[in-house]
Amino acid sequence: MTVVTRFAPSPTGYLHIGGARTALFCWLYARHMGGKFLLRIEDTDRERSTQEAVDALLDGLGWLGLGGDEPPVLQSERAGRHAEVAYDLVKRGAAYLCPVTPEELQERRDKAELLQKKKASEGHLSPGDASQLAELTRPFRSPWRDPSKPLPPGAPTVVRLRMPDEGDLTVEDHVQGKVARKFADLDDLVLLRSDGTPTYMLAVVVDDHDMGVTHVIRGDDHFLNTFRQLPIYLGMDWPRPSYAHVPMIHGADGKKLSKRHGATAVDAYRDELGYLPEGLKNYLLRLGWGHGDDEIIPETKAIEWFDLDGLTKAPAKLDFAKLDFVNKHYMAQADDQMLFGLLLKRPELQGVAPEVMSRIQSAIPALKSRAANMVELAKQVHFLTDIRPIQLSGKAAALVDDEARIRLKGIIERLAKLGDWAEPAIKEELTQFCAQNGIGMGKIGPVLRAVLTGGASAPDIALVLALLGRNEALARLRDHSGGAA
RNA sequence: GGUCCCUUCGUCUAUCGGUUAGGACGUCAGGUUUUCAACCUGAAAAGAGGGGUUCGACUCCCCUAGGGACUGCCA
Repeated sequence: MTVVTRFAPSPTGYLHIGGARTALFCWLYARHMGGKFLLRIEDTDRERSTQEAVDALLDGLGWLGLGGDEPPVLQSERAGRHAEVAYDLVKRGAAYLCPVTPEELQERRDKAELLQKKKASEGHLSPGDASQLAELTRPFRSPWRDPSKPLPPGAPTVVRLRMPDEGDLTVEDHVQGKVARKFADLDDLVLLRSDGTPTYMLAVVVDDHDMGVTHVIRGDDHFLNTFRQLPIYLGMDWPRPSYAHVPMIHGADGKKLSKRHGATAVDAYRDELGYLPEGLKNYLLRLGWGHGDDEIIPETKAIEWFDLDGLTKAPAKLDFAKLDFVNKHYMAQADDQMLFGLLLKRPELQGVAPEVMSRIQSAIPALKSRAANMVELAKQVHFLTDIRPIQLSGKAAALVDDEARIRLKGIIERLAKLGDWAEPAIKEELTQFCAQNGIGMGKIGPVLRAVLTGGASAPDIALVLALLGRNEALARLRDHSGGAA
């Protein structure tokens, strides 16, 4: 049997980081099993679904390399099929037509809430109220589930699922384990609204079935929904998929991840925070899934190793320090041209002169391995965009001394010609130079590197100083010199 | 309120009845180094609490506490 997984987000404006992880798991599992990964946009809520929202979703997925193996299915376009199944369910006796209005239901809920508040404030309830509360909070059963009860003529009706009267349902979830629930605890939920459109519960099941989905991997906020959806499979006599409900991602305080914890949208990780897709994916993979002691897991290994049983049951918290660590590996390995392309798009670097940008380009190989993300890289590279001459202090100031500068420039120029800083004569000279100027020999390293990676183009003493500026002395001085540096 | 789920170092995790409870990030202390980065060594750091079951529990059961999800003609 070919494994078919799917990622089915509702278009709310952006791809949520938790959704991205779910999509990653689905994608990996499909790849691992040699199956298919499909996409479905759950846009049955027309109010919230816009084309922009759909595009944002697809854009985020595309960036992560998690495209579907087939064009995405738009749930809204399948409304006819959903209705067809709903009525089929009615015909089979697994569902029924019901004229109870949302207002009546809301009234019921309000009344229950009122009694609950009363109970909370007074500590107890009169026997009458207590039994009414019990009645009100019992799972909803419409009077019209009795087929002999005539429908009021002309009244709009919904199609309601008929929960079996007794018995229970057991789900063998790959993550949650074996969990049972009684039918009696579940509402007779609406499948088809009075306007003929499907609800989420119906649509997912029908679409999953029609798309041939074999493994439903989704957030565990849907876990209880499984028990609402399974009766539909039962009613239609369809084979049930197997399930894996992965825990949600929480913020650092253990609460549900929200805006105040930092970024929730994947495009923020890309644009504002400057992470690489490979880095984010690797990090997300390790969040809620483990493979022994492995931390840096390239995609090929991830596909080879990923399995549903390795998933954790407990929710995980986002840790940006570790994300940085993981992303750094991928930064160091990244293609220079690609990084330069990303750099060109950074808001920090807009309006920089082309000649400066080309200098930046040549410095990338020297800088990329020390940046955890694009924001850091842009920041480091920012020294190259500063207005010269640079004001220095402390050790670095020694380099500004005219004599020293000229001498270093001479060394660098010879070095650029030789192309090898291991040249004993040069090394000797540098050692001397550093000793005389009270700079650590090591501080010359990046200078040389920059010169060499910059090719044979005329070494710019300012570039050198700027790179030296990476060191604390210059960093400090940047603050003191009021940005002139 | 009801139903269901979760709880190992600060964080991500390993352990699947017997381990000095392991690794990684972060932190701290050293080392190496042509600064930084990388790398190496070391240190501090955990089984929520209480009961059981067992020769033996982080592992199994129960209770408590804390957290989460669901409880819509939202998805």
